[in-house]
Amino acid sequence: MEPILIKSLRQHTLFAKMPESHFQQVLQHTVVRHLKSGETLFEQNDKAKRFYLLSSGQVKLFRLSPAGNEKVVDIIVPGSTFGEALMFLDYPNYPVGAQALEASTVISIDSGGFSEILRNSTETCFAIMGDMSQRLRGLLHEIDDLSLHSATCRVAAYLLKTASEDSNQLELPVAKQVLASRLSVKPETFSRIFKDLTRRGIIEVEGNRIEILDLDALRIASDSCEL
Amino acid sequence: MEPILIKSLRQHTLFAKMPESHFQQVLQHTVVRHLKSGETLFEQNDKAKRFYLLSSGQVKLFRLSPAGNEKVVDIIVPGSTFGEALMFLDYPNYPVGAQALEASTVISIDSGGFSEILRNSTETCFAIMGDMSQRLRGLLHEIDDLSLHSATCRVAAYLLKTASEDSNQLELPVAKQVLASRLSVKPETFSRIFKDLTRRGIIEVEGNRIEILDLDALRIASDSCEL
DNA sequence: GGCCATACCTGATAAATGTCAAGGAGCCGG
DNA sequence: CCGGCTCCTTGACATTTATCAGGTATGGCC
Repeated sequence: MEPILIKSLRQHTLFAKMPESHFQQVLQHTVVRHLKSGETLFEQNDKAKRFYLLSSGQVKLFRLSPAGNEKVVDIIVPGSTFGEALMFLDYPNYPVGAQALEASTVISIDSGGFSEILRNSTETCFAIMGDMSQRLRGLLHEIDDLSLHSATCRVAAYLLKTASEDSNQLELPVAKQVLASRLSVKPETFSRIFKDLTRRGIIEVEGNRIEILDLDALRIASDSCEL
Repeated sequence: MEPILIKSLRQHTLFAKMPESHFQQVLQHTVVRHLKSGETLFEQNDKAKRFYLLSSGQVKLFRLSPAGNEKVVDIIVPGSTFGEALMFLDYPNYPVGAQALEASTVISIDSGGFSEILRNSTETCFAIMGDMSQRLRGLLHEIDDLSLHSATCRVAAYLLKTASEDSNQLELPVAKQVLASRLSVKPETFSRIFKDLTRRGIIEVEGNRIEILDLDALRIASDSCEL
């Protein structure tokens, strides 16, 4: 495995505080996989024997309804792990499918092997438990996004969250339809919300590039949830 | 602490496989609390220094929107723990409020103390991690309930899930408005859904007692999700 | 019994969102 | 340059759900 990949693995919360000897063991259970854009990493309900760290690129996690429609649950960015929480279930199956949105590189770790290492390291157990706690909190937040906010609020909140760094400009990291699904909105509605925010002079859209013209108004829009 | 409460604690997944010596340590960090109906156990954003096992009664967990409205996130039944996942965050605050829906008894465990015990027991770490995995799966399921199903579907799914044991009759465990909030539906809409299911001859409602007349039709109603 | 509070139901109406159908913009390969 | 693709947008319409405003039933309490 290339040194740069090893380094990115080592830097992740789950592995950062590990003694070197344990980390070397982890590496023995690790392989690298390169994905083309659109390639499937695993499907929903596949047996979950491995978990992943996204090194570069972009991966979507999604659930399929019986009717075959999909809802994007998460968009993974480089440096994040996914699938590690399944390690502790008796007969784990992936509750989501994973597909690359662009050419991507993932580090794939054998759950069973990793689990063995955990047995000798409460240190790492605590890292995992901290990781899972945050994930739980994230999902809880997701749930009240879905139940407390209207579609407009969700979009506004997303823009605020994504723009937070450079304050008034941002670039959508994925195609609008993917984002729409992520926010549980139909593409048509998504498009209309953008149009409406533009009409009200709150944002300006040009392709995937968005400028926030009225930050306060956007904040108000994101707060005005019903329920 | 009364023996019967100790026993109920011992039986829970988190403690069942623990060596007796560790369990005795846990008991030293444990107190019992009795709640009246309507009494608050903790509020959203309170510092989370303890976690709980509900021994008897009924407790609701809920989130408040800025506007002050509440959404019931979960209804705790006896034998379940809640709040334990926060133990591993750096500055934990409860992400939900907890209030007794009827007179209840909870066993309250000090997170810090329990965490110390964990440091010497990978066994128990694995129990916790398994527990958290299941919770994650539950929340994920919750999310697609919210994003895949219409209100009618959610109600139908709830009835199916709740009735599963004795097949065609069930009693709602809580007031209809609480259930409505749990299912992210307004009370009025909830009432109308019941009325509609009754009109179609699928169920029969008499107060909190519900009889399922047409199981197949109910299944169809719960499956016919949009998106 | 009469009063009050609470939970629940109902009706009329409005708002938000999804659906269906179609059209435009950009991009790629020939 | 053209055809064919995919992504996005738009319009007209249907549906779902929330909102507001009452109305009914039940149970506790004086």
